Amino acid sequence: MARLDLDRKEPATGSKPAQILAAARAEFLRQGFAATSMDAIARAATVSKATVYAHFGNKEDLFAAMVASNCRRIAETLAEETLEGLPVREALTQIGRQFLAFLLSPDTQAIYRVVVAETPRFPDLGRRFYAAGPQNTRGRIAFYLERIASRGLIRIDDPARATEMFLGMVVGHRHLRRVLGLDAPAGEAEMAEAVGRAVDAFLKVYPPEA
Amino acid sequence: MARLDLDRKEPATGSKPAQILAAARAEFLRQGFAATSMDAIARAATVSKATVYAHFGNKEDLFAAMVASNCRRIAETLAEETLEGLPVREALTQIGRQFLAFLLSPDTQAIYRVVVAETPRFPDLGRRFYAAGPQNTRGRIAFYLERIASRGLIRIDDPARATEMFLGMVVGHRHLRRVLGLDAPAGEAEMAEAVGRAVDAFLKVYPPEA
DNA sequence: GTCTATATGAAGATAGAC
DNA sequence: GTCTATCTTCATATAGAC
Repeated sequence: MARLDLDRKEPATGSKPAQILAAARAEFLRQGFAATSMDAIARAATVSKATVYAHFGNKEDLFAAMVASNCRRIAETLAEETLEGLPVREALTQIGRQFLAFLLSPDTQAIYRVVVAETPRFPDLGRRFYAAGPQNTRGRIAFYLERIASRGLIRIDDPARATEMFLGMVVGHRHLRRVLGLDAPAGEAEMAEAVGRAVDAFLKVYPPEA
Repeated sequence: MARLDLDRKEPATGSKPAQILAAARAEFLRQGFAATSMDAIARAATVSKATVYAHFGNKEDLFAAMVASNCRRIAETLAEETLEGLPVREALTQIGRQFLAFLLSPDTQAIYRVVVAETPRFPDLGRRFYAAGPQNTRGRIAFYLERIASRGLIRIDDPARATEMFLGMVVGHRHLRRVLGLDAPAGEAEMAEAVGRAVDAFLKVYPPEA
């Protein structure tokens, strides 16, 4: 039960289902699954509890629908970027900044928190989230690295592993600190500096061709 | 409320409090905070619910006591290693393997999961956990890097940042995949290979002195 | 489809005997 | 300190009218 239906259409904006989904999103991300009551969701959606049940069956299905809706958002957010024209160093810097900003944003953090907490109970959840979010992103970055490698701009034997290493260097322990509530939301300047260091290091490990 | 009392003594093994703590640990780590009932804990500890309340007051305090007990364990686990005699490459490899094995172990994963989920409700939890676990480990590694740098074996300007970068390269996305339930428990051979790559990369970024 | 009102059950916490 | 039995609250889910 409660598989994630990623293909289901997004309800029309303004409709009752959309209201309910938005309210569910807000409540689940703020409180987690167990601590969120259907009463609270109905109240936040300015709808009766019976209406919530009419549309989404039960609490688990509503939760799954909310996460699926979120995964669709994530997939849409990652639009194709125009990295082709940029020098390699600039392109990597841009990738690193976008990735880090996305990863550390309050929304991403909240979703991550809930998915991590509920994965044991919703076995599908982790897999689907990974596929729609991180795997998608990593695939795009690996594809970019593959292109510049094949154009002879840089020496990269295994683009997937290179991507992993690059992102590992960019993120460091920032994600952990953020998720444990140790760091303030953003830190624009500090983020730029961290990305700069990671790019420098990456270009030492995978040197550009002369 | 429910601050973490790390200084409280560990109850004598075999005593009722110890039984309760062990049962609470098992249940909370398996189910999370909200989904675990005091009934279940009492049953698992083969004790009445009233006894649980007599010793730990309420559910939140019991949870805090369980996490505190776990943090003490973690701190004890990280014994001083004898890295001094080893060549730098060997020492880094050993550090990387120990760290990765620890990070990906089922116990660590379970604790991480619960702490991440409950940090918004227990503001102290994330900070204390970070201090007792990750920060402790990172501090030790940074200290090692500082020592070999001061002995002229390697060029490292900022040991803390170097540690962060090293661990970032070692971990990559393994932790994320594991926490989302995508990878099997261990993978001894694959882990060794990942560490090997990270050490190679690290020694390109921070070259050993000739 | 949407509401109000309610059944049902679970879980946190306690009273009172031993 | 430890137990059995119970109180109380609250959340999931549904019945039935409109």
